[in-house]
Amino acid sequence: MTTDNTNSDITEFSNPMDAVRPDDLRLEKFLPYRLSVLSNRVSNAIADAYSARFDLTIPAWRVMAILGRFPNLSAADLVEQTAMDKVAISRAVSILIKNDYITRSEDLADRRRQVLNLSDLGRDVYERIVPLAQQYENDLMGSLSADERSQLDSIIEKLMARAQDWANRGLID
Amino acid sequence: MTTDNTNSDITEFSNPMDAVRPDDLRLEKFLPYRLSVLSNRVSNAIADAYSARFDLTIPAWRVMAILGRFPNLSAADLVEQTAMDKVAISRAVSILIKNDYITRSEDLADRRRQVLNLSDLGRDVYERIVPLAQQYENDLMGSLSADERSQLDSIIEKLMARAQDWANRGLID
DNA sequence: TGGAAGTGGTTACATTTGAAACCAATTTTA
DNA sequence: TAAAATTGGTTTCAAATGTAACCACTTCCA
Repeated sequence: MTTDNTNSDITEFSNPMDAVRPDDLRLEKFLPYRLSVLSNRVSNAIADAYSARFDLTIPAWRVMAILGRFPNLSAADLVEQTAMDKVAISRAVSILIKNDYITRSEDLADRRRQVLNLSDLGRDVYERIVPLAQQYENDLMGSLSADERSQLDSIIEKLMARAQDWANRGLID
Repeated sequence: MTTDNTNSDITEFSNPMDAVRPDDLRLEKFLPYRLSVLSNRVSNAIADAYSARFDLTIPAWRVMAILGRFPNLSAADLVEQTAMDKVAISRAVSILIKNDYITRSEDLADRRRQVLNLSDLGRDVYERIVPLAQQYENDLMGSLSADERSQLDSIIEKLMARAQDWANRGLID
């Protein structure tokens, strides 16, 4: 930092020069904000690790991750599982097909649907990325105790359920 | 849902038709992924509530929120506090100045720096958005017990510290 | 049956975003 | 003290994203 009235760390924000206003939003304790910063830091770090090596975008990797675990899904199924946009899925799928990472086959029972799967090459890549991703997650989880890890799990479930409610009903107000 | 091998809810993923592979990445339990979905859901819901009324983007509102609490920051300070991109800050700042929501003044000690503050109008808007944002946060936090809230607080601190380490040192591997 | 309505998926267009190049001011260092 | 390196901030351009319109197929229902 370069001047008196700034701080190198958010935890030092109570420097007297800062003239914190008591009724203000304490952004550094504001959950939506903290979630966003944390999530971006984590996702970007991981994406850096695989995007260069395998030429995958985040949405594309997500599609692979789901298909690796649950074969024979359609694009619509992916939309539902990932909460990603329909168009984002469509684009990710077409990139992945171009790269020969996934295959697409017609569903004869419903000729609008297209059934997606990892190709052999795709599964190969998938199996190389998975440990990488897990390494990051382990490192992250390693900063928590076993208790904290299980607390976090159930807390996320609750928050997710509440946020999901917002999306369903017409928001709060 | 439309077919046998899909599920309407991520918690139902263990349908026998799904042929889950034991060593695969369990994306629905993968922390980076869950954080991303949760964070996007929350931020978008809140943004919907203020963007229409005040014509603010998420980055712009963030800048206002920080400046409302900590006056006299430069763009670089904002980058550091928010973990947002430099360019995103620059654009948010120029929009906010155009809207007369913030002011920009030269730092005479270092003429590269520009000191930013909420304008009177900006503070006005800020003070109207803050309760709105808090309403959402309260609703979200309302889904947790007091214990869980304090657990979450310290868990986030730990995760953030670890993710911050990644950014500092050259990642994990 | 045969249209209206619904669903799966893609395309088109406008907006947002990010990386890299850039300018200007400052600090370093030889 | 002058060139080199660094820092604050903006612009440029390409890529990513979201909304809406759209086509093809299927389902519903008279």
